[in-house]
Amino acid sequence: MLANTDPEVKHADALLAWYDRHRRRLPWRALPGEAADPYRVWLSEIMLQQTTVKTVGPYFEAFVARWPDVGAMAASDVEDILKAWAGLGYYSRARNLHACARVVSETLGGRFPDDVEGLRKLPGVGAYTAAAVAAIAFGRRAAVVDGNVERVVTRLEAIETPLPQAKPLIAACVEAITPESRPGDFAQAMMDLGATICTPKRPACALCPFMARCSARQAGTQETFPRKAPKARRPLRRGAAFWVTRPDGWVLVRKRPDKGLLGGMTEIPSSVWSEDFDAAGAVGHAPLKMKWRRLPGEVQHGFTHFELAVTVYAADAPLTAKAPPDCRWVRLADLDGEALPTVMRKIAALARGQ
DNA sequence: GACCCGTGGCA
DNA sequence: TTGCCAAGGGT
Repeated sequence: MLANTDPEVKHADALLAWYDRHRRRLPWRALPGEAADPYRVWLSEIMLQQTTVKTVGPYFEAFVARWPDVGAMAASDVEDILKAWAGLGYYSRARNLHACARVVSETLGGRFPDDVEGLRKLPGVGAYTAAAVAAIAFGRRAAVVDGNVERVVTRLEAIETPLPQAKPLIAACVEAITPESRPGDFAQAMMDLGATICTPKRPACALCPFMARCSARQAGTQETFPRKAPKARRPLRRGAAFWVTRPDGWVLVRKRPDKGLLGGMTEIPSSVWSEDFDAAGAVGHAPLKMKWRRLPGEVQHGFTHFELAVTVYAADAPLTAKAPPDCRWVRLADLDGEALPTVMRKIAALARGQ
């Protein structure tokens, strides 16, 4: 048998040998030699978008316990998906997850497409996820590029072009080193390497299978990659939330519009949030005309592109009070089970004196 | 390409 | 404390 001396193949061989010794054991990952379940691979990849392995763990376990296959998920209501997703963030992922399950179950016979082109058409599945599922679940040779891989490759090749302009070049580099054999393991190996060795700060280069051929390492500049354009500072927005309770202990909540920030989630009825919020006229944003009392303190919360400070107002409604449009009454004890995003849980905690 | 979209952990 | 970062996608 001829030895393959192609340098790209040597990258893959070195990495796969490292992976066979050091692979992480993760709840969604098949054991060596075991076939991956496309449903679990897809579900985990959606959850892992911009979200840490540690955070995803319990959510993944809860989801597969409740919805063991794509048919079960497709048969559920999107509201139940949102409730189970609450706290995980990026809520459009949850709505797309449900939409995708319906497409796969109802128009694709319950089977996920087995190639990148087909996967890419599904809601919530972009270039990364399509490639990851194709490679990991179906053994397709696909260039899987996430944030870990971007870091590994920009260091390996000392790519000076900043992100996101460097993305096409990085994809081409990954394409060149992805092997025909074990492409799914190769992709997971690249991500494990980025997560455990080729870390953003203080990478453990001495343990890296690429050390000898890493351009940035040879120059001693590995920590400076990837190059990135500086980020804009997040502005501070202000707003008000309105905590209305009845004598029997029920509280008023509202469903947010399906699109936009916290789309489709439940909220404690709130004002708009803006940089020039008029605190003096805050109660003008309330869902009901009430005698409001401003509660001491303030809820602080960080979103992707702004900081938020919310003032909370409370009022007592009569037992007979009607819920305004989009609003409904829920038992205080049932609030935890609602599709309440974290910022709304903070508001509820302040209102309840916790 | 630029902007929108959550949250928690870490230095 | 503040900023950075995490298995990105949609528009």
